[in-house]
Amino acid sequence: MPVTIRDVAEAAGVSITTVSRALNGYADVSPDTRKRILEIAERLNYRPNHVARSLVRKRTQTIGLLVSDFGKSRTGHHFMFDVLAGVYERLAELGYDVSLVSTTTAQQHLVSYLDFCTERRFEGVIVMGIRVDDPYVHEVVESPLPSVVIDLPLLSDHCGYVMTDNINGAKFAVRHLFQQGHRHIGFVNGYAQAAVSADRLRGYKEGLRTVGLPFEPSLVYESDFSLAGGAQGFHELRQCYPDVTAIFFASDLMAIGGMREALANGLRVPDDLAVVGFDNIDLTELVSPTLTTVGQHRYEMGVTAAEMLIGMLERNEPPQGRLLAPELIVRESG
Amino acid sequence: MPVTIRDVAEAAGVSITTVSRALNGYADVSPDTRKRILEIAERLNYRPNHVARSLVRKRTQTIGLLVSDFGKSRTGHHFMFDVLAGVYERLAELGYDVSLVSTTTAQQHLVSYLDFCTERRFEGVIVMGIRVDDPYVHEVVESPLPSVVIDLPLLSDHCGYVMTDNINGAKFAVRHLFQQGHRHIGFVNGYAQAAVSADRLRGYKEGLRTVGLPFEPSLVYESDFSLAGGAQGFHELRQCYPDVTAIFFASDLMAIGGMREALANGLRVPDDLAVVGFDNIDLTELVSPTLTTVGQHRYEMGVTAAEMLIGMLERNEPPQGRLLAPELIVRESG
DNA sequence: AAGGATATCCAAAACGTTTTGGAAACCCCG
DNA sequence: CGGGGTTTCCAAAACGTTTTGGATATCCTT
Repeated sequence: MPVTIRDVAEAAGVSITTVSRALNGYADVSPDTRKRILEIAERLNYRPNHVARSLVRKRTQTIGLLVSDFGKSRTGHHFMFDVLAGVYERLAELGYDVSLVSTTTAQQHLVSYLDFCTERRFEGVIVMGIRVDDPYVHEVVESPLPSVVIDLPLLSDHCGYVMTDNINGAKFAVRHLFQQGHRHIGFVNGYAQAAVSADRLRGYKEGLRTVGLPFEPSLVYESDFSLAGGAQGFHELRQCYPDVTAIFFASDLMAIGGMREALANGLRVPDDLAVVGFDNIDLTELVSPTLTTVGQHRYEMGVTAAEMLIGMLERNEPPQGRLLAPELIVRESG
Repeated sequence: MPVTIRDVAEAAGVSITTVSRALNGYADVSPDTRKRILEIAERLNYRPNHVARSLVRKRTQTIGLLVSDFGKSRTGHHFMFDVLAGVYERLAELGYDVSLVSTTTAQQHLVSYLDFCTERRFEGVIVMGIRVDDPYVHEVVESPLPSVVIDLPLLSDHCGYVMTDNINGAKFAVRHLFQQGHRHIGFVNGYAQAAVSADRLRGYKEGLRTVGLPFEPSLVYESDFSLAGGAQGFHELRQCYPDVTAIFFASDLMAIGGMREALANGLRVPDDLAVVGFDNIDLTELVSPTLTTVGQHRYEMGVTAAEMLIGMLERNEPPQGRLLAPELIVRESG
């Protein structure tokens, strides 16, 4: 039904070769024939078939965007959406299409994610929302399909990653609290399975060392990134270590949970307890007091991942592990 | 480089026809040859080329997900992400791939969104985040490419839509506030360009009529969906109409803005001023007091849109305008 | 005028599948 | 044993492009 290159060729009285070359801007077609062909193509409303082109060129110019679990992932909406936007926009600029893939889908089709991508001839994959203990991790790392993982330090011959420099982020937070005069700084971490947790703990420790404070194990509580977990973290820390005057939470949600609990217990924030979070979610500006936090550049992460992947594909650049600088955003809470 | 059906055929000593038919479960291949072919395909790790298949079948099994403006859309993250998840998951279940398209991309490629989709031979499109005054609207409605629009009542031969029943949502809110004893109920609407605004205003009016309250124009303020806009709405309404004891906001963000302003001015919520929002964003449970709101079933919207589109494609069902029932979620604020 | 370069065009192969229209081979039945 | 049916297979066409390897015509140059 749709008009093909053959239709254009016949209407113009030339071969399809010539039409193809005219349309693609090759040199060996005379100015008038080119003009005539362009006009006719326009008049017939000809649109080249991307599928046929992909087949013969052996290039789909499509990359897969693998999201670990679309339906499930309630938390991290903001994070994912921004990264996704960054990935998409940059890839589009670079002339690539992006197709969505979810691990759940691949599973229900009884085909590995890699096979899924292979069948569609994706040229590369960007992976997000995956966790350290995810069985897909192996597949991603070992697969010959070029990939870039977001927020997980996976590096191999065909797999790079980009994530926020969580160590420095945590250090920023600690240093800031120290500069505000705090000498007993607690830390409520997320769950250990998250790749970022180890880094943030390490940054916390290094931050203390940098400013000359001792590391006190009882000042660290391992929680779960949730609102309730933050509240609980606050309580545990206050109980084990009543002198604490500042708490650094490994997520904004926990920080808000902790802060609310502190306020409910009659503490003033930041006067009695300073609070710093991590992520810079929208919510940080809407709570009261507004939340000081360590911001991640989410859109940038997506852009960076896209650029790294295309670099690997088009310029054969080696995959890297790229750390994006976090940003301390000082607001009212500490 | 990758192994083709020809490789499998040669290894099995049969024609490619037979391999194709064996792999696709046709009847006219003997049990042993089929078994042998499957084994060999497995051993060679053969993956059928989706592109070639699409070309010959003239079916890409791919639908485009058109998001009006990826980079820009800061507001509506939650909304978009949930809808997107619903669309994706359902389409995946139904055996379709989904490819992302942004209006900005199409523009920068100097090709209309329709041409973009045509070149890629998308079988249909789901459109979201588009506004009434968007120039793309015409293209979408008039295009022969089957489409389903989310949150905009666009109906034509090839274009259906699905949105929340905003009229009833607003009516629910008004009725609820009336039942709580309020007799002077204000309304802060979003900007007029949003398709939902007219409906919510209409629902507000109908709600008043239903419970027997008079419509008072000075009790309506047109704002912009933002936090600050909500605060301003609160002020305007209080000023023009001091008796107001309840305000219904056309978005949660505005409701929270208004509520904060009310609290800051010494009012108690809900005692002095009851507040109801719209959307049921995550934030509603985190503010204090928690926000009563009209919830939209975002994931469901995506699922419904996906199903309608596939119905149009596969069963030739006519496009419809489908309204999803909203849900009143009563919390502390009113 | 011959020879070479250049400009313009095209036929055919290729990409990796599916599908169409048989062709063999075998079986069963009268 | 002949004829119809069934089973199992395959060659070739088709899908809509790009690209390769010329072919023809035109234009210079000497």
